[in-house]
Amino acid sequence: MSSRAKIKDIAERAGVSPATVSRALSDSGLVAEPTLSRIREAAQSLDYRPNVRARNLRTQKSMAVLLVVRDVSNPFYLEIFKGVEATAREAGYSVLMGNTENHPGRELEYFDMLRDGHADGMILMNGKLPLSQSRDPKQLGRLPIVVALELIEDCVLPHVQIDNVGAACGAVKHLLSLGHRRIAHICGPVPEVMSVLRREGYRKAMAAAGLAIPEGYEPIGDYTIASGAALCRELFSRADKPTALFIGNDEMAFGAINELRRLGLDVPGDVSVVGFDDLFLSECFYPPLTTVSQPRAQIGQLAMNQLLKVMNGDAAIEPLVEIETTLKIRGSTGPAKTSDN
Amino acid sequence: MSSRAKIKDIAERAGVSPATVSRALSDSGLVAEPTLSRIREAAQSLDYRPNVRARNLRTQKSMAVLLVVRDVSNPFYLEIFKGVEATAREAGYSVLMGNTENHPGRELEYFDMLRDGHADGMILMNGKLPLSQSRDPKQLGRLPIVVALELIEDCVLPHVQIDNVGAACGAVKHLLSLGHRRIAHICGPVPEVMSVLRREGYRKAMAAAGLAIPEGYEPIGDYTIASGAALCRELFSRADKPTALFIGNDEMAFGAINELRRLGLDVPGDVSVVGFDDLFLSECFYPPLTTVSQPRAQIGQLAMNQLLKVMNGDAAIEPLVEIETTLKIRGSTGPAKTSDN
DNA sequence: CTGAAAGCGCTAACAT
DNA sequence: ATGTTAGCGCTTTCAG
Repeated sequence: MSSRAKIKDIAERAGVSPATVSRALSDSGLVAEPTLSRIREAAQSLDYRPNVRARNLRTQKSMAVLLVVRDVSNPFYLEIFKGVEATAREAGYSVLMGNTENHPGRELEYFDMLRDGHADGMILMNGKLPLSQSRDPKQLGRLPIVVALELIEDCVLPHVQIDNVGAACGAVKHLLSLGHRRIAHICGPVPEVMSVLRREGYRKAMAAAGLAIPEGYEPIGDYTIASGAALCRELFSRADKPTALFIGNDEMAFGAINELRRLGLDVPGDVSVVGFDDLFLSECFYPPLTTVSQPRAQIGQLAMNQLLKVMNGDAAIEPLVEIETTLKIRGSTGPAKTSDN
Repeated sequence: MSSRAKIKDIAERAGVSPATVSRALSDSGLVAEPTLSRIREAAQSLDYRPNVRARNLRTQKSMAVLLVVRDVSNPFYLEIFKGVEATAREAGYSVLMGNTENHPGRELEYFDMLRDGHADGMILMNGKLPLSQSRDPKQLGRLPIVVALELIEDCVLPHVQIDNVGAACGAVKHLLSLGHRRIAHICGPVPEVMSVLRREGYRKAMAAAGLAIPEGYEPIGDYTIASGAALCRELFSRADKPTALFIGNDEMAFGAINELRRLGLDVPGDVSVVGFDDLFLSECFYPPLTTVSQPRAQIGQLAMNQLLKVMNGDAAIEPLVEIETTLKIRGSTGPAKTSDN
């Protein structure tokens, strides 16, 4: 096993200068035919592969992007990973996983990785800027960063988002249209923007229907199965039990439905439940969960596309790409019992 | 905004040579005190950060590892990502996502990335070597690669695995101990090693109990929910319906259970079901799925640890790290009806 | 169309 | 303990 061939070796073998080899191999179209194929052959026979590290230094690029999420093990990100990865690959970029676990230190660390040249751009899905950057979010200006999934307020960076308010509102309207009036909302952690927006949608739909929201009808959970179950139990220990639940994400909805089963309540016979996100398993859950579906692969793809534009210094970048959601109506929602109306 | 400070700038400001700065900043312990803090101050005030690309070229390292899986969007990998990422970070490495989608071209591509210096090491979770490498799998010798999760046969690379045969055997024994005799197995794609091993465990347990496996009792699926449902329906259209199912993974088990529900059969009243993998949602599925649980985060962690050893040129590397699984007995299995015995 | 030469920013011998 | 020097392997002016 000879040690790796460098550009110089292949230059010698082809009887040209290193510069020409570089040009030939980069398909610059600046090398004439007899030379060109001679170089290609030489490269082939030496099993040449360019040294990425040298190239990176010279070109001041890394051909990598950083994908920063709160928690890599959240199933929600799966298809997003795929969308990002596919689009990145196609453009010659590789994807670095960034996992913040909500630690401010980590968040900063990934910003530093960007500065340090580990990556050429970054997709932020954790909904936060590091504190040191947050002081003046407007100053972030032309950093090669795209914010996706989770909105960062007062931030000039390009965003790729769904309309959380609208989607939530639509979900609740579905319940209303089934005749439900006592609709409670299990909310995600506040003041995280996403949770607040979804709650806003809920409130909007209730207001539009002329319904007041009883005290305690908007308990706050943490997006986990356990918290969905616990908050559901509380809601159903009230005198004015809800007949329907709009829940901030699917995990909490799973917890809630299981809890209802434990309480001897039938879904959707006694209680209707709508979730948000349409996880991988929501469809095969029992009963199949009615939920807001986000085209996650597409979110990843669009975010990466935006980032490519930013990295290319494209002039015209939409500050906000908004992605359509759809309400998947499945088995966990049904008409309100007439006695409840 | 000045352009980035380099080591030279800080050398000038501190009145020393670049080499000294490099030494000081790398905590080599070779720089004396007055100088040291002078340099640190200078670095601080210039907001200096080392240029990773230059360092990488010089040191011939990338401080990145490649994590190669068949399909990033498979929920099974989630916690593995987390385990790998955490261990890598701790050691100063970042993690590149590799997604093969079972394309031979892609598999090769990631090998090339390794050669090209994109990464210093690779964790292979796709159960395959690229064809060009496979010709002589023994020759892979000391490439910085660890195989995890999926076994590659006749391959000298270090492996991190669970005992698929033993775990499957244990799962089936659980069913046997509940009094089941007509136990069918929905198998994953053959001849993929993992599927074959799990089937082997099934056969072993059946043989140990002195039970013959009827023709058609081992249908072959593809690890998807849909195939689990379809194969389940076929099994229950037979005259000698099974009373229990051991299924190659949780997804197919979900499909099967839903299908049983459609057929009006109760789980576990009429049919017991055991899955394999213990996905995120298996516990909150209805009924909660009895399944073989793999400590996935630990698999990721151990695989990354092995890789660190390999990359450090450690002499003593166990060729096989085997990880314990546990059978989580939950609500989808119960005693066989006496009439069925 | 091709060659010569410089240099990306850092680290590691080697010398003092 | 610090400085000097060289060079990692590539790309890209600038000349010709």
